Amino acid sequence: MTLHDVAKLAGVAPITASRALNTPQQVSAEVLRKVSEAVTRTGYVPNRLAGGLASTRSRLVAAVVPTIAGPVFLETVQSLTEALAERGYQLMLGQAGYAGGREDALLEAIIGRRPDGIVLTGILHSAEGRRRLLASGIPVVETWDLTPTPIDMLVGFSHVEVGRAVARHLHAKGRRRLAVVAGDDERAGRRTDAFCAAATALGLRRPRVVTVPAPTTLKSGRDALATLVREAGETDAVFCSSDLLALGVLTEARVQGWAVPQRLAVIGFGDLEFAADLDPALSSVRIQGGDIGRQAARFIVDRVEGREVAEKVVDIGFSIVERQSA
Amino acid sequence: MTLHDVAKLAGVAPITASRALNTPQQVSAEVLRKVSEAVTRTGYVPNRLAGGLASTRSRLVAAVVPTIAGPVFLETVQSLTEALAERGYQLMLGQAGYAGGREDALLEAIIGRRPDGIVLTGILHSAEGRRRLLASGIPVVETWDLTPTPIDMLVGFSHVEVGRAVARHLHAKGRRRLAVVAGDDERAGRRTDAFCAAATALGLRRPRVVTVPAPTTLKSGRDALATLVREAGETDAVFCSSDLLALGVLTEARVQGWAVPQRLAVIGFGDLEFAADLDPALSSVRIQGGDIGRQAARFIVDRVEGREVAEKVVDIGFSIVERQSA
DNA sequence: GTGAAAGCGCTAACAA
DNA sequence: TTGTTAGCGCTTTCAC
Repeated sequence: MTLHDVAKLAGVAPITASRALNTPQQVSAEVLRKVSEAVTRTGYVPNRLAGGLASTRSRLVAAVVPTIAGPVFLETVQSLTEALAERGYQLMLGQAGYAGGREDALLEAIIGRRPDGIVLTGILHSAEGRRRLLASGIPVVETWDLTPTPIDMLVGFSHVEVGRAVARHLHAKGRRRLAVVAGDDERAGRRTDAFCAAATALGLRRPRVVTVPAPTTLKSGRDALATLVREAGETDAVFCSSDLLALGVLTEARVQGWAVPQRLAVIGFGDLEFAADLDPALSSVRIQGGDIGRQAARFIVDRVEGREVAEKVVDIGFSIVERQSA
Repeated sequence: MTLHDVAKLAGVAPITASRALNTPQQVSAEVLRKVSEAVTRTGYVPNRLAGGLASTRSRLVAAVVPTIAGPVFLETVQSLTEALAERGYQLMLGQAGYAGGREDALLEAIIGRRPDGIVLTGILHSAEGRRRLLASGIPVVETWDLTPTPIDMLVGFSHVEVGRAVARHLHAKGRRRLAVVAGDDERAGRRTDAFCAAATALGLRRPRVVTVPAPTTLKSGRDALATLVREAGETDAVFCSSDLLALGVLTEARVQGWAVPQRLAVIGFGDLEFAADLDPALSSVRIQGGDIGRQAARFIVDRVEGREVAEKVVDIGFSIVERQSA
């Protein structure tokens, strides 16, 4: 089944059938009717490979995440999918892995499909990767971070500000002996560093830092708190680099008999759906992941459709959601 | 940058350059060297749209999930991605939504890209969708279920057996007043029905069933248990249709002062990573989601590469992982 | 509003 | 082992 067959059935030229499908307003009502009928009768599905090749518009957008198992980006990916689907674009999802070895191969696989845009989520890209991306000429949106040297467009927030804000928040709540439990990815590292710097600037002792492997798990959180209890009994507040980690900390705190928030304040990161419904309800840093996805979609579609993107960098901000745990 | 340019630079015909890239063993060492050099010098990335159009092999596999926010399929999707990547295929992920309205549009978008295979995960497809899939001639793998009438290939397990097995398990543990908290999707419904049937067959009273909207959340689990406590104080065991739901039940049970497992046994479904590390550790039904993904990849690659698939249906089974909560 | 011709970048089939 | 020719299915351009 090709456009040719459909056109023949409708008694028009292929190009006319093409117009009936893609730009119906350019075609007479009569032709539209005949073509639509031929399409439904034959069950014709346009070959987007051919279309993409001819038009250099694939209507495909690629997104790269470290792993889809990381719940932090789910909201972003989901809203991105939806926002793109509404505008007739399809999302292709690639997993780079936190390690980064696969990153270049993945990038090549992606660029080879000539997507109309690429959304990078939460990964640190190699210099080689940057170069390829730039050379490809494909619109790129980096997300979940604010870098001084974006490849192209950017929608994110400042991890440094998050770290600072959380330290200040805990300080304001009267906490004096802070700790951090963080996954060993680069962004979490920046939050941690800023958190520690802010804490010492406030006159607090330097926070204990427990680093765990990314992706973070509940178990890592439990183990980390157990460590803190053993090594540094005086901790009275923990900032976790993910809500899952925080759930682990909460769990272990209960097991160890450390009352939250009385004995220990806990604050997570990501504000996953379950955070509000835990007992005690988990305080967390909320990132509007959905907004990030929607803005990324807008960026790319605007660019593809020839609209000028005035401001290529958007700071989406964050907020600290205060609940029982801190 | 096209293959033409690379070929010219290497001093060979385009088809020779193509062979150097795709089937290097068909080409002299000398040619291979020259072409490789030209590729690295130019940063050439093959256009897979063109390649796919010419060869009718896109090296793209599409997977459809209800939503990537549902953690149940993550393991499957992840192993699928990896198994495919190893063999040089790329995964395209589509979200159908639990509602199902978008399903046909999604299918069209997918078929239009002429993927080498389609993996269907946890969705119920319309008759229209089935027809299109069949008509497209693309290899299809349905997963996470066993249906008597598969579209093509199938790797899953019996939801009915799961329901039965869990009922028997709880009965064997001495539980007599069972309940179910389940998301309102079709598969969970089948587990629930089988669970109830098995319970009554064992001489137990008909289990209470609390249905919650899919996708399931921790909050739904809490609310459901609160309902059970209010309406049916005599419940002594709950089978939840997801681990998140079970976490909610566990949480609410603690709040309500129902000791787990003494007063209430709780068993989840999916055996997510966190299940083992909760307190109390959550018993759950384990599905080898990773195996499902790997088998699906094998199915598709075998088919694409012309190997005959002898047994088109694989029952991957399940197991009940016994931990503290039940 | 409709169509003819040409070509997007690549590979299958055949030939040398 | 290498090359020539033709064409995958569609859309662009230009003409009517």
